[in-house]
Amino acid sequence: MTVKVILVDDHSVVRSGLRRLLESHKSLEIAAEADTGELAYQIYGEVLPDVVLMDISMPGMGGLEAAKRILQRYPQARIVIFSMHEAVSFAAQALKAGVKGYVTKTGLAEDLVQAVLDVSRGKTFLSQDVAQKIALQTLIGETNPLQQLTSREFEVFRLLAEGKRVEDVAEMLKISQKTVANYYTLIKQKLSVSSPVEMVRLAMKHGLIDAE
Amino acid sequence: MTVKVILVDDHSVVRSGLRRLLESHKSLEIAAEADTGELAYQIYGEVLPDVVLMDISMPGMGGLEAAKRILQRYPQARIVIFSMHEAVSFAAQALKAGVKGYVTKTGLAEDLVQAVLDVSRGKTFLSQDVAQKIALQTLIGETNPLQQLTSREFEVFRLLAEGKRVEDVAEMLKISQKTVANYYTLIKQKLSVSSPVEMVRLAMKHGLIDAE
DNA sequence: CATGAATAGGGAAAAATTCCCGATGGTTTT
DNA sequence: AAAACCATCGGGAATTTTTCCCTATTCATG
Repeated sequence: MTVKVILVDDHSVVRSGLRRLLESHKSLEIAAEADTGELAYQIYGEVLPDVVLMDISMPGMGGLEAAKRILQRYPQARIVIFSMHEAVSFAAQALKAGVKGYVTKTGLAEDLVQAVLDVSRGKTFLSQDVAQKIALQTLIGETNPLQQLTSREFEVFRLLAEGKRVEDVAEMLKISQKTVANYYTLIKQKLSVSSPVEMVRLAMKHGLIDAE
Repeated sequence: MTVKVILVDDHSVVRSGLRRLLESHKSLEIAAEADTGELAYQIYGEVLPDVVLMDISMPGMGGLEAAKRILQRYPQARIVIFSMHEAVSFAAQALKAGVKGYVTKTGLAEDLVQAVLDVSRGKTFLSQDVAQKIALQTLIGETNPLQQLTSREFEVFRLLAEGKRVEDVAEMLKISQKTVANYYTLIKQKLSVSSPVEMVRLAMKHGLIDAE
């Protein structure tokens, strides 16, 4: 009984590497590849895989957006996101979206295989490093205010914290500047920061951005 | 031939410690202490010390401000600033103001004595850690854009980067919001950043603020 | 003493932010 | 299934911030 997997990443080199890695395990079969979220969504219906393994950051519709689309049409879909972000918030957003696995690229290669296997059996998989951070945060009783943000708010927040102007964000997200401005105000309220400066520092504290 | 020193720090405990440290060296004599920049300025005229050893961060007139006042009236004054900031920019500002020595608190205790002795003999003293950073920056050819800022601009920049609002800065510096706003625009130009976000990241990169 | 740099701020226009509100489309609850 | 909710999206208008341009004062320096 093999597990059918769809591989989604915009870099073909990465896809090859992943394919090799996963196929080294006999019960895994790469049924299809896709280089965009849009394509992944299309072929999902044709292939009906057991698991989708998808990069979080891709041009156009990102991994999370694509995951949400798929889950909307196929609520039972099992999706594993892999990501370069070790930040807790990204994992939180992904799981909130209904994704079943979150693996960081800095983790072990075996983790990826394990994640796909676990998820194919209905389990949930979370990378060791992220799990540890969350566990520690929880134990200390520290709350992550970023988790109050909705998916869209988080997206806007991240872009603004990266230094994008309201105008740019509006364009990237294809929504009006007005909407972004309104989100901005709302986000600042939710995070109880009063200036862009505090916002950046918060983002930095939670590992969303670096000082370079 | 002893060296007369004025000790300036707002914490009396720190003053005691410094006094003990410096007096362990027989050629140093603490002629007076002051807990504010204002007071330091006043007693400078009465005591006419060989060296002023002054903390950079004090309520009211900070160490740099006080140093500038003293140097204005007594251009031959020899002042050593000690500071918790290892950031290059602080040292740069201090030396630009005419201070003869800059010692970080993280350095060795002996450095402080050495600094006072060196400066008393007309030499200039710069803490090892800061000197090293500057040297490395210079060798790499990296320029520190913060050095383009004037003293006042730097002050405004630092406060804004810390998260203070324009209004707060105006109040703290006892100048109008209008002036701060104008400085703000000017600073962004000089540093060629276009948003508060970039400003914070620059400040963090240069160690003026931490991510907490 | 002229010159230039640093500091301080006014006035007016432009841009960003806030606040309030309405609309739509999913989900969840009852 | 209807009702209630929430996320998303944006318009309008008031307010605040930011920008740009100019002027004045002080001080150090050639």
